[in-house]
Amino acid sequence: MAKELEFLTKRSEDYSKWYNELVVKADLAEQSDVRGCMVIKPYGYAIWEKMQRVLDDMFKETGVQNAYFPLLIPKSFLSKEAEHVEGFAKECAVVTHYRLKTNETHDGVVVDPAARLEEELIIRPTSETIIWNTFKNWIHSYRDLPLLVNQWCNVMRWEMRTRLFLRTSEFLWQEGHTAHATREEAEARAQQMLKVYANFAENYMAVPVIQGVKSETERFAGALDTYTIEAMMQDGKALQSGTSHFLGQNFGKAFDVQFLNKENKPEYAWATSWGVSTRLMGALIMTHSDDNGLVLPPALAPTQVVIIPIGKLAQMEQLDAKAEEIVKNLKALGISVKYDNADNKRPGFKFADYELKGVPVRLVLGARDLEQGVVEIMRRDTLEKENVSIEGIEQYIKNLLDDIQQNIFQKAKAYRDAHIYECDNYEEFKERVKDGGFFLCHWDGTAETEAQIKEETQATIRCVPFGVEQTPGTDMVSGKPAKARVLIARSY
RNA sequence: CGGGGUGUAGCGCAGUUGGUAGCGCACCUGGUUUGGGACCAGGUGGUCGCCCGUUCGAGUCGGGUCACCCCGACCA
Repeated sequence: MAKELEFLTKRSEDYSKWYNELVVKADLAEQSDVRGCMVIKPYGYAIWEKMQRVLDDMFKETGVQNAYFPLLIPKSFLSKEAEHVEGFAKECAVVTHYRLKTNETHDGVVVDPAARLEEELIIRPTSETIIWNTFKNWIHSYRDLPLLVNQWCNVMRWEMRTRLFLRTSEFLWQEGHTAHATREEAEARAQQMLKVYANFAENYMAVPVIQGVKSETERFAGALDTYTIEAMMQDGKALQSGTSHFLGQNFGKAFDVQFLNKENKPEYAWATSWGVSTRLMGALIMTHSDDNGLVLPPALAPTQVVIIPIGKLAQMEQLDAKAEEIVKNLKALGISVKYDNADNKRPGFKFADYELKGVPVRLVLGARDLEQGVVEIMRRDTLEKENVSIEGIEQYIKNLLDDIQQNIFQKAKAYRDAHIYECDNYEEFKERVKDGGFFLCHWDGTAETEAQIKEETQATIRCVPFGVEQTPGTDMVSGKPAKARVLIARSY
């Protein structure tokens, strides 16, 4: 290397800084000039689009259909469900006027005071209220149920502190909303969608997650139960990556959504809602990336393979021809591939750049190698290089992509599992939780101990995990009897 | 809203006791290069966040103000 240049801060130095730099340098997104908002750049959006496509198919397989509801919600809707208002009131952007006019000096505009709205409109922080207001007109009979809709949209929550992808004032997401005739069916749906999220996280994003149910204090505003998938980032912090809520009849009652059951008796509809957001991009970045940049799972990488030619000008024609042949064969196998023969960037620059962007597989097609019938192939996850015969390279790459997908999942899982601890001593917990990691601890189930832990350690109860063999014990804080161990961690 | 910090070129920064604006990257031109972020030469680019004051003179000193960032409280 001619000159030592730091393109990224080292992960170990300052994780937040490293994350921010990575997001910007990998060309995923940048801070907008608009307060707390984010510009998602084409490369970042391509990854999001791929996520959307996969998730959308998964939803449809469960019978969900897409729809779209208004961005603006009359203020009165929000006050119909008491807990719901309580949860969102503090972070709502409000539309109060519908017109501007030129100012007195004619060099700018001001809000026209004459154009004040009679009822203010809220920019949706989530759409339960406006959707259930609509459901009222759609649901009359048990034959109308279940009603399963999803919308892809933006929402706005006026957060105090924002971070690219993880917490922005405006974010993109999907929110599913379902209405059911029975409690059991609604509960089952809420859990079913959590499974969909967990499946997506683990098998496409290659992000291992812990599924569980939230404590009462961490519940969604207006829910009876909130299910969650929790992922561990490389600094040991937890990231809530998706949630699914069993809403009971709260919204059915608040918006008077009643149907006649088979006995011709009126009943309130049972509800669920569930969502994942562009925060998943944050999870993807923070789970796999290394000091060279992003590491994308092949299942979601916009470009799975990049081919870079190296040679003198006179040799380029020959290299182009060979590359086009490989490109054609890879495309036939359904692999997305880019041949980068731009002559205004040097090969070394391209290597570093595609590594930064996380392209899973790189081929180097050199004039020397070509004579011997080989190409250099590098896998992004381990950075290992080898020379492989061009003959049959396509199938080799296909297998390699599968292998990378598996490998990064296993690597992330091994990291996570190595940082999950059972802990029964609060003093020890306080000391160790600073360094990150997930702690499985007995909890007496009271909000008081939960609050005390948060107060003293900044860690919160992430969930009561499913699928963990539970034995009764004593709460490490209060010493009272506890039924089960819960997952406690510091989080984003 | 509490505690800390920063505002100087597109980005990252330096600027001494006050003396009239500088470096690296990026960008543009030309040339040589091209197997791990090339090199040489030349060039473009600034109302020093804003206002007021002190001074012959302010990026620098004083007062005010605005914006942004970090740590808390809130959250997908």
